Amino acid sequence: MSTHTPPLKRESSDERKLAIAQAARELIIEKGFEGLRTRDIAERVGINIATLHYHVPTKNALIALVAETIRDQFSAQSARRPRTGLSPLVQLRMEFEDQRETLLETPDLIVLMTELIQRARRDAAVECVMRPLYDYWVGQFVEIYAAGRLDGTFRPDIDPVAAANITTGAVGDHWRQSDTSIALYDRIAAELERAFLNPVSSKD
Amino acid sequence: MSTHTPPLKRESSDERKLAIAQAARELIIEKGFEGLRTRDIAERVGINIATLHYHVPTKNALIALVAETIRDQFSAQSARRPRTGLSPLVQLRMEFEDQRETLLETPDLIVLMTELIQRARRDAAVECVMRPLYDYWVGQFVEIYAAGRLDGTFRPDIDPVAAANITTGAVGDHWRQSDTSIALYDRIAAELERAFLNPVSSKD
DNA sequence: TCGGCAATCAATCACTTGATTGAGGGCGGC
DNA sequence: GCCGCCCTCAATCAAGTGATTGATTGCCGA
Repeated sequence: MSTHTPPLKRESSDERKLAIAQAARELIIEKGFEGLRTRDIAERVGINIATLHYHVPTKNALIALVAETIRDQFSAQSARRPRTGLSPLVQLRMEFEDQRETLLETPDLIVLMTELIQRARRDAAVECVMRPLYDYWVGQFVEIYAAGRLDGTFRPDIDPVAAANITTGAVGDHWRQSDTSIALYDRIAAELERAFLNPVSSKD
Repeated sequence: MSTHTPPLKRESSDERKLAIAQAARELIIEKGFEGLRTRDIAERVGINIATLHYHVPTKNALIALVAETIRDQFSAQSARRPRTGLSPLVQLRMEFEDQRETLLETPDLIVLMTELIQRARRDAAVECVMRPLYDYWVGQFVEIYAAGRLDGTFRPDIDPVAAANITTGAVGDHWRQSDTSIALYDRIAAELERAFLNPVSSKD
């Protein structure tokens, strides 16, 4: 299946772990945590179950590993976009554009995120990884809305924390829907912008 | 704890199925679908595994049964509030008040809903039950916002479908958070109202 | 009162599943 | 060459895990 070079062996430990995490991610997307089996992961990687356990001691550790890869991926993604100094409205639109891109290019990533957030409710190790990630995401919007209220871009009566939660909630919930259409996403993003803009401002 | 008389037997089939569904709901809330075991359900009801299988043929049928009890519960809840003829803003506030009540009185119900919606992604039987339920919920808000745009309560440039998805998304996402505080909910509801109200109207 | 049916259970099946064990295989260093 | 370490696997374990079987029990109508 996976490895087309049967005699090839001795993959470095880091590469193996990465391959294991990747296979686990795919299987979580396909079957959810309910259907996640260590054997299936090993098979997809093309290794023995014992080999998998050599690299990742337990199933819980494996799930934590998956959570970490997600965090790293989002951290890297976040670091790639320095947008300090930009106006709040431009920042908001850039956030929406980023989400849109993710929705189009890696919709599976979002399914995976959802599964992990759900899992976090009962798995402290996953909670520790996902909670800061989610809080950071909401925090981004809090800052944007707070700055935009100050400079008159957004409504003077806006509640930045509530607005940020509405924004991430709406976007996140749209992801969860099975029919995630980009058209609806665009309408939601546009409506969010109208919802928070200052009606008496000329900044838009 | 329906029957406190151990030697008593012969419970009607309907009552048994209800008890089984109730036990399943509790266990899903406690452990999620990953940790749901038919034996645990039987034990909680106080019956043998074979008896459980007598009433509910398979585990999947059991999960579908749980989904149906949720639907019935929400249908009954929805039927109990006839609010035709009320103004859009009053209707919106009543929706928020209903959600608030659920959040305070039966937060577990919301956890269960979330699990089922997640499950629906991979279980057609659950999807068939949950999808109409969710669509109906969103539809309620679409109607409210559309009516409110017409009579000038809400912004003339509001997109009722997008606004409805934002509303249900924000509320639903707030449910998903583990720290579901009523204070944050109130702020979100208040901000949603400000977000969609017509700034030049005097209807508020 | 007694046949028949609905409901129940102890015991068991066939299979799954996370994890372990012990025996190597390959490769770098000396 | 060969020692030692990192990596791999076949085989196996022990605890589940959904489902079935066949017998049993209480209730109701004839």
